[in-house]
Amino acid sequence: MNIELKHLRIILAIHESGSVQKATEQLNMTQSAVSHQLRYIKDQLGVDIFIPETRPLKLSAEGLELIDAARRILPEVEKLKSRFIDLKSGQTGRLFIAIECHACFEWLFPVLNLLREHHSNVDIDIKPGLAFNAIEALKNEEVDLVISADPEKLPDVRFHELFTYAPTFISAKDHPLAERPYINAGDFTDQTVITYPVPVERLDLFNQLLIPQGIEPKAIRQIELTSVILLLVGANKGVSVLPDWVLQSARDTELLAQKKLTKSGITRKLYAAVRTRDSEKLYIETFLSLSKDVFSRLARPR
Amino acid sequence: MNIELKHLRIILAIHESGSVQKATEQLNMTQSAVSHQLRYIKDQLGVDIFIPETRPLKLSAEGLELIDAARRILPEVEKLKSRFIDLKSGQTGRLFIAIECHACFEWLFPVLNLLREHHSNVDIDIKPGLAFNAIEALKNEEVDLVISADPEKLPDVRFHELFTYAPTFISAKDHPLAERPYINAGDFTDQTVITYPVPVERLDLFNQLLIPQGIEPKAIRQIELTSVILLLVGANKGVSVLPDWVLQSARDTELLAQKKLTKSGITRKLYAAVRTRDSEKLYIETFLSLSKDVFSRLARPR
DNA sequence: CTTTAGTATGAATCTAATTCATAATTTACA
DNA sequence: TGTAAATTATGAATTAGATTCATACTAAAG
Repeated sequence: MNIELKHLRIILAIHESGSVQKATEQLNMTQSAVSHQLRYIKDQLGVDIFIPETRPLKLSAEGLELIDAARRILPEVEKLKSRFIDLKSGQTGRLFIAIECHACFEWLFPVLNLLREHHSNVDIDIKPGLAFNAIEALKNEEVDLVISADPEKLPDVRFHELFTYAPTFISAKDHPLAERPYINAGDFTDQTVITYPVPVERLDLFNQLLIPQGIEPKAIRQIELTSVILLLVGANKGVSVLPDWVLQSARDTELLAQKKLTKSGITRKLYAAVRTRDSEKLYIETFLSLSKDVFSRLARPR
Repeated sequence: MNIELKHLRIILAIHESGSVQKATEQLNMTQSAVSHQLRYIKDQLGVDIFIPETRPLKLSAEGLELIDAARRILPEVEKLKSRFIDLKSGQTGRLFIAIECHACFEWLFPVLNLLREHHSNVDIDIKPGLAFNAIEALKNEEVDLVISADPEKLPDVRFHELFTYAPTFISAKDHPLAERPYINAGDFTDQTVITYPVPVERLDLFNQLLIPQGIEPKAIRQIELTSVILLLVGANKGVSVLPDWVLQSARDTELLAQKKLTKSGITRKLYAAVRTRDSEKLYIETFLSLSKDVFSRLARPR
């Protein structure tokens, strides 16, 4: 016995319109097609749905049961369909974010708070612990967006540029290097560097400057919180390199010396990587524009 | 967007079995057919249901929603299908009965009580007021069974013979006609006949004897209840003709004279008319055999 | 009793689903 | 890693299913 939604729709349309004839337009079928389907349905179910040789067609006792079922089942399916329309357009959905860049928490939290206001139907969260294979996690749909500074050319993933920043050297104001106009790789050989607790190759200082030049600092000290790093640097326990946007607040600028890296300065770009097929989703687009807004306020405060 | 139950079944089978391969046997489809359908479903919904390039296939966030929906919808449909299997086989259903023969209440009630015991899932009822167009009502599905003494050759209706009975003359024991060996049509010309309150052409006495011979009785008195008819006949307020099975109880036979109609006696047959397509239904068959049982106990009591 | 509107049916046509053969991927295991 | 085994994807051909067209049939209305 094969019964499909199509059949329920046909029976319901006939019943509600009162005749095959009238149901045809609602169903976008010819009278003949409906009639053939009707016979098929009857054969499948093994009972007459409509009482034969009556006009207007009247439902049999069995037909009434079918109508009841159709009225229970079809709305469920319609709900499912509109759910998928929403999912596809990005009215609703899931936005799990992985960040490769540790300092990004600074601007990401405000972005997500704003995003939640715009899209209350979207399930928004940051997934920690995926930093080193974040793009894999993106492909696997463990996460839906990755904040990354290393764009790759991938067929299924699109990297949206968010903004440019400068990894910036900081030290205490009375630190010897605080006198320099800029800092070179070699200057780190006798320094204790304070970093986030991630593999060094993920840090701008190392992958952009020290590793290419084969230089290692005297010591590395790993600290989780940005504010604690700033505190330690201020107390001359070491130096650090942080994105410029972290160093905007008045309090920090008073206590610390900021220097560009290399004579020309190093700049990097941050990207939001999403699966190509998610690119046009509404909440993804909102995320991108909110990120730029929030960043520009962070970078050029007041 | 076109989505059918078939598609939900495919997705569910793949998810529950863990792979397209394993789902194929459960679905009775080749791997290729499943794969093609999978692509169709994806195109229809506009989103990936399974995460591409993963094995075993893993559901995407959207896919999970689809599974949820399938688990809500498909059981409903299965319920509907088994409901129709029951309806078709006669495990369940509706048995509305029209009776053309008024006296039939006498044996019909016990039959229906027994039938209810056997088929508690069948909606059993007697529909009054349809006596004169009962076969029409049967075709229209207003009723599902008609007790009739007048079989017709109809394509959609089958008449099942129930039993034979004799319309029998009764009078008080001291009535002049009580001496006769049998009663003829002419004997009614000066009699008051007590009948059920139905058109006379529906009564055996009239349609079998009086109308063919163009004879009318002196008077007709219409009474609803069989017991009241017997009472009045016993009190010599008139004579009557009733089926023999009504006249079996000891009390009646003591007070009344029973005579056959015409020298050879008149016999009639009762039929249960049902729509041909209902003939093989279980509760119809049970009805037929119970009717014969009950009647034979009525006709040859103790 | 004829007309009319609605429904059923058969054959032809068109569309969708399935198969077969084979390519492309992925995973497991050496 | 690389290779074999298993799984999935794809294209073209085939098959099955659905729809149309033309027309016959039937019930209801006038």
